[in-house]
Amino acid sequence: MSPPDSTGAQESGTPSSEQRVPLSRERVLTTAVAIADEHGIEAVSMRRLGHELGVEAMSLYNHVANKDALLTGMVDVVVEEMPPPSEDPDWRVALRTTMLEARAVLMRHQWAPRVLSERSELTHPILLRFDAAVGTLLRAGFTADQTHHALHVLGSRILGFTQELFNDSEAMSDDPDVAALMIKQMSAAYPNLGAMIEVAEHDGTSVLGDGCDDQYEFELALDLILNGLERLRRGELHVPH
Amino acid sequence: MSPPDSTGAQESGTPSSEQRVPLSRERVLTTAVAIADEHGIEAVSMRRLGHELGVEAMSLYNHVANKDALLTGMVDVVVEEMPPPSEDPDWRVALRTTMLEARAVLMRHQWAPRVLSERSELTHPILLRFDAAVGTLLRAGFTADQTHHALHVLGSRILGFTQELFNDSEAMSDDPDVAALMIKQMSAAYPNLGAMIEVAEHDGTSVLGDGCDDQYEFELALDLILNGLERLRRGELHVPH
DNA sequence: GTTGTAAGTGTACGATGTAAGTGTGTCAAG
DNA sequence: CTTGACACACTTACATCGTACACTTACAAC
Repeated sequence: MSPPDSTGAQESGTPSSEQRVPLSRERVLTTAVAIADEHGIEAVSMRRLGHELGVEAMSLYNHVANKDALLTGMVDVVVEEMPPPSEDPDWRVALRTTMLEARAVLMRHQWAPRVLSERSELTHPILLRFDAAVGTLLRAGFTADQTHHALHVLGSRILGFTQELFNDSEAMSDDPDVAALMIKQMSAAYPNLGAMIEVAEHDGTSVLGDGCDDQYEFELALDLILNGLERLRRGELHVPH
Repeated sequence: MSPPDSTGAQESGTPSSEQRVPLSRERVLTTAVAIADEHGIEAVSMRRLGHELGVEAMSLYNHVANKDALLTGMVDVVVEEMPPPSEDPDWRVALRTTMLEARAVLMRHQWAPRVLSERSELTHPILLRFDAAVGTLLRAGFTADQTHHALHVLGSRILGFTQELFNDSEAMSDDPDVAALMIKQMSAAYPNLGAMIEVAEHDGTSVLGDGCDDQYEFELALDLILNGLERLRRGELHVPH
């Protein structure tokens, strides 16, 4: 009936030929990523994505098998945004910089870690990065077995993230009085946590909310693990039991 | 119209008084856990849960605010199933056994880690376990700051899990010929991963699928981290940069 | 009795993913 | 130019989900 009016993203000059920008898998994926970046992953529905592209929801299925494929495709877009793995001769430096660079990319797509860890499909771009990490370890003298263990210890850090157990920490109020009260209540119910937080608050290095420097924590944990792996490689790792 | 027939879980002898087992928050949560254990978390819908309890879906809302509250309640049920944290004088032993015991419980509720890491509400039973871990660390001589770092490094291990990045690994075929072919293809595309897997397969310590001993990996990673924390406590942790 | 409250029911709505069928535009072969 | 085919967008329709809202029922207190 009505001609396909204002498709939003384009404004071709010729209204009759109405040269619409054709859909494509890439265009679908990148605008899906854009929606997720701006409005969160739960805002990515087939209908909304279609609307954003000036198209009906069902048209998307010509370029993406289903919603699951859409999500894994979105993750791939993000992973391929990461710089190629470092080839620094020092294996620790190589892994460290690779993971920090990956992390920097994930900071721009905060939904990605969640989606990634929910489905964990071993797509090509992901396997490429694992392969690079394994190569770094093997070249550094890790045995195949040790390398395998290293993958487990590093876990999701290989792709640049650790999903924090309490992420959206608007827990601590901005109002210092309210904050003080919260700490007091916390200390009553959980004395040890309370003690830890009190000291941290006193030092200005808040434990809760934005006061917690996630970047520093990521790096510290990474270094601790890399050091541990070095000791594993040297056969120095002795365990309690 | 029809009398509330066979409510499944009960068989009261008196059909007229029909003394139905009353719903309760606890009954709702535990049967929700049972459904998730048996049929996966995605099988837990309000309608199905109601059906399982011999009740309409909407009745559940008298005992649970909404589905989100249901899920966090389910997690709490699981967490409270865990034995109380160890009080071993050796802080490493204490944390180790606590986390391994927590892990043992999670093995019975494989959906729990996913749900837990998706919402990460700091409920009372969860905070209790964090408080215990913090107490162990502080008593062991960690500063408040170091304790805070330790929480980040340990991450979800404190509650007994690390979400594996590739969990449902039916990746490797049972057929040895098919497996060999897969390894060959893998090696072509990802030489380093291929090399690692070939050696592991040769040793019988398969890297893929059930051949990978998750329990051992969990313990090794845990020990590596606990050792690293001990060095952090002693001020021995020196980092590359 | 009356009345208040807690708990279960029934219906309905909006949102979701997607199966299935219907155009329709582009382009190569005749 | 016509024609056929094929890729791609549209339309309709359905099942399933969480849950708002209005209602009935059971029972205890007065």
